[in-house]
Amino acid sequence: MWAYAQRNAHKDTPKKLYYPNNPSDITYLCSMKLLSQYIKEAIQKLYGISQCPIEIQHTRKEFEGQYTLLCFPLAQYIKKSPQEIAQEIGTYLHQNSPYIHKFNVIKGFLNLSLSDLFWKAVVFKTLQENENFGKNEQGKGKKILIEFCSPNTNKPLHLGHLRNLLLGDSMANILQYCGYEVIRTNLYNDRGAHICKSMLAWQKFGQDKTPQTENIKGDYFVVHYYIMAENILKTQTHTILQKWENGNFEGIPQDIQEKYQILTQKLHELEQNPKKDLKKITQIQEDIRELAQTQTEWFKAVQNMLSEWEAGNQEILTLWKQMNTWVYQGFEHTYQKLNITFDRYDYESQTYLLGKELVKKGLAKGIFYQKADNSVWIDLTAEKLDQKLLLRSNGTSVYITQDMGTAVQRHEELNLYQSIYVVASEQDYHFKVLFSILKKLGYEWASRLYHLSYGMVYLPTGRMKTREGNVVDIDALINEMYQVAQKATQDLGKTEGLNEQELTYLYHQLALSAIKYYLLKVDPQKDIVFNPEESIDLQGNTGTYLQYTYARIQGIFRKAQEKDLVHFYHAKTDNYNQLHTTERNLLVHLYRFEEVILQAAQHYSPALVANYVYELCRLYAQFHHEVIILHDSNPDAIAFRVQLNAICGRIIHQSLKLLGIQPLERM
RNA sequence: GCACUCAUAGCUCAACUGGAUAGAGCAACUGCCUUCUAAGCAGUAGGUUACAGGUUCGAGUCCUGUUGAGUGCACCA
Repeated sequence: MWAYAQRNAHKDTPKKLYYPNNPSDITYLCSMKLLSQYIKEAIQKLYGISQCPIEIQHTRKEFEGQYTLLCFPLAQYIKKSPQEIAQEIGTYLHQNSPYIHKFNVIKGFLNLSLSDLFWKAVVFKTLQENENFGKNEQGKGKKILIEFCSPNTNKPLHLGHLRNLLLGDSMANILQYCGYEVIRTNLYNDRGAHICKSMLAWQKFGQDKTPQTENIKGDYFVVHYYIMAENILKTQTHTILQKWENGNFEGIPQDIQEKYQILTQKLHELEQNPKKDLKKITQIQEDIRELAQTQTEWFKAVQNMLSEWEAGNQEILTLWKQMNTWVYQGFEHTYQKLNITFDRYDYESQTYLLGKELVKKGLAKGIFYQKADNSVWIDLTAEKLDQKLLLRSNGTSVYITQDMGTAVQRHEELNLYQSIYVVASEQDYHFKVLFSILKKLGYEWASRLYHLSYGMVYLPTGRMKTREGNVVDIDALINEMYQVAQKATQDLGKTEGLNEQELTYLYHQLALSAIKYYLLKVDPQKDIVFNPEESIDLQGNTGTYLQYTYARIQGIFRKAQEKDLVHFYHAKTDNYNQLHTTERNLLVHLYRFEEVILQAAQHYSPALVANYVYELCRLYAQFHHEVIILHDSNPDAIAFRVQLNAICGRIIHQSLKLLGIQPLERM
């Protein structure tokens, strides 16, 4: 099971617009919103219609042009066929703008080709001069808290956490790039029965041992005892079950016996049923096992320790702190390897009592209700959710109560604009309920809470379970990929000129890029089947390809610098006017960077950045293949290409950083 | 039983959120290294977008139903 989380309107005439005095005006021409302004004015001129929908999209690459106006929706406003309309608007724009030098009409699609003058004088210039192209200030003055990773402290981090960590880290980067002040927090689920299990096992078998004496990472050290505890529990449960099956209920309370009888009866019925509902049968079997488990010595000892912990038993608290510290040290090591950092850590042991006051408040307001046994509930059936317990009959809080408290506390203390929870999709329901409760309590920020839900990561053998040992943990995965990268590099004979330290860095970063890109390029919502042997490739659509492209770009850049081409030719790029197709394609795509960043932030999807940068690298590879950047009879061409090369490098660099990948200067 | 999510080439993923002839990579086959990194480029082949209806100028995308897979429905976290 995963670790749970705590888990402008323009008033100028069209003509003026096409000949802007201020260069910054022109840059907006590319923004489809502004292009739509011009088209609106064309329609106004041609047909005298001022209110109609303008739909523009990027032209698909199998057609000529860069922007496409969809004329189908216009047909009902202008009483003509979409083709006719496309033809007329195209002609008008062509005649009235030097930037639109060509157009073609296919069915109701008007494909506009902007002139090389536009791509050179406007786009290229913008990219060249604006070092921060792509950055925006959408989030200026707004503070966002993003909670991610959020593991239990009884076992090492595995693939599920990895996807979580990468999504959280990348999302935080993207939001920062959009001007938000981002606070990264990690909420440790540091209390509960699972921790007590490790503690008990250590007390019994490991008193004299520490991670240092055993020379292993702290989290591995602790999980060793956790598994030990689970095995004891399993054995004891098995013994009890056997007794029960033989009718021996010595020392078992009456109510447990009755429950057992009811369950076995149900199981019997299900097994007799010709339909054989396997899912239900396993469910009942699991219920029986859990029932037996509650009667084991070990389980009782765990429960006992848990209450001692809650009562503040010093000896236990000291041990608890010690165990957790070992785990944290292990985790930190893994974060470091991943190159991921947090701004703060929250601990469930410090938040689990929060939220009770809120429940009282809600009760007073009549938002919640109390049952006869004193437990407190909320009825969300009107929103197609169920009734949900908020406070137990003994007055203690449950998971959601503390999440309510934590949310309110954070927002009040930090004055947050928004909180984002990166938590697996199995908790979709929990967050729906949580957000709904907070809205009902009247917090204005509640409507901006966001659950960044992501699909599960499965192995080809199915779901990972720590208890069953079929887990791919992060450290092992990194090591494995490190070796793959090392072997590939050595086989290709690319180790020359690098010392051992540089090689270690190279292999490590290559391993990380492969892993990170592989997990981030997939839409967060979708499940991933992860095959350690086959899934991670070094060729094609991979992190390695991105690094390779970047390294080549930097190689050329260095060579250009050696030849002093960068500065020498800088002034001459203006003379280069006839663009190669691959050059134009690159400029078109480079210019979309800004838009992609906004989309990624809006949809909470680093995958959009990943797909963007892959496409950019592909276009660059074509460009690189078609022209020889540093050799041409026309020096102006070289000047331009050296600059274009540098711009590609910059945007790829930036994209990789947003994905949490460290770009490599050579490989 | 109820709720939510997913289903696209043999495999892993796209498709700018309703637009054109559904695109990439891997695997297979074929070409390209005496000028910048071949971890690359170009090409061939591969599809009734799970199935059936519906909405409209237009559906992989929206609605309904069917099938299949996953997840959730605890006084656990």
